[in-house]
Amino acid sequence: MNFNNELVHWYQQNKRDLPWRNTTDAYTIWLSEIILQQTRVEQGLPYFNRFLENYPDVGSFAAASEDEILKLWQGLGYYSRGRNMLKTAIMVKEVYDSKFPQNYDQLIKLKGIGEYTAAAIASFSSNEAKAVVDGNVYRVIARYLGIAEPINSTTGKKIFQQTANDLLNKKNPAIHNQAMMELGAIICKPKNPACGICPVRTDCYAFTHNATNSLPVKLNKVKVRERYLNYFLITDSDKVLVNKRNQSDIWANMYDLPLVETTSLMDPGELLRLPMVTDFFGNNVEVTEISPIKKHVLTHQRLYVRLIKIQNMPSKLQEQWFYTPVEELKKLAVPKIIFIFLKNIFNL
DNA sequence: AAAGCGGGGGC
DNA sequence: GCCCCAGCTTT
Repeated sequence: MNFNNELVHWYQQNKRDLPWRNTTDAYTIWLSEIILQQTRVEQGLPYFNRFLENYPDVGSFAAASEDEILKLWQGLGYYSRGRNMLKTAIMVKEVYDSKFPQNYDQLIKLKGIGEYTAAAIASFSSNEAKAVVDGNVYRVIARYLGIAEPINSTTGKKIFQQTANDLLNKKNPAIHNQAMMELGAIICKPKNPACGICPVRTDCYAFTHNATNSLPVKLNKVKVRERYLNYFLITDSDKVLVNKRNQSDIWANMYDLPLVETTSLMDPGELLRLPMVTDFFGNNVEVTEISPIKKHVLTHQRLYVRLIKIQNMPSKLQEQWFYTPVEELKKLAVPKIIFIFLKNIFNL
């Protein structure tokens, strides 16, 4: 038997039962694919169910506000996915009369849909012969064929995409694509791959050359930036002073609190004398409570976050600041680390 | 071509 | 602590 037959046979015997595999509806598949970008199935699954429940079709999605989408997305990360989905839903409603496109060339033009996602939606919804290349597929191909080209170089990406196209079973692209990814997820795992039960091990380069640990090759050294986020908790009777974040940083368009950022750890006394702080709150800041510093790790940043409760009211509000009742605070999309703080304070 | 963008889980 | 996860967009 050849690679394709072994692969698909294995898949049909061993696949997980995942909800987005029981449909050919392009909208539903789109929902699942965007949610699963850089996200584990177990983490994305509850979000998929919630989104499908709240927005059963692309028309209802297009009618939502960005605040609503971000709130539902809260905790999942990479929030531009949610913002781009709204743009795409509106586009589909207006340009395609709320019928979600099924072909690659139309899909690739939509916001938040790149090569992988376009190939996934096209093949799963209409069996179009486009090969998906995600993290799983990179791993399977690199190991099976012994390709040492870095998977994140420009030439590497081209080589792997071309190889995936060549390998694709044109008679049944949907199942083939699913099977490639499932093999990567269940058998050909990054660490401790289950080669002993792999259906294609006898022809696998990495298995026969004992090279699973060194494939695939990836050159990526992310440099991590350290940031110190000093948040100020300011209340006015039952209201809290909230900040809407801008476009150009993490957590774009989401909500947090008035913030003074420093590039190093400062003791509170020093912090409160910074011009930035005195400009906001005056020279005599009355502190009633300082939280311990919480460390929050992102892919490219290490955040050290604390909350300083003060009695002062700002002399003038920044444009992006506003007071909101605690009850309304619940409805705002808040980054995970901020949500933890707020939850403890207000029992959200 | 490189940088930026979350949060979680495995080891 | 490091790596990876059904990647894409912006610079």
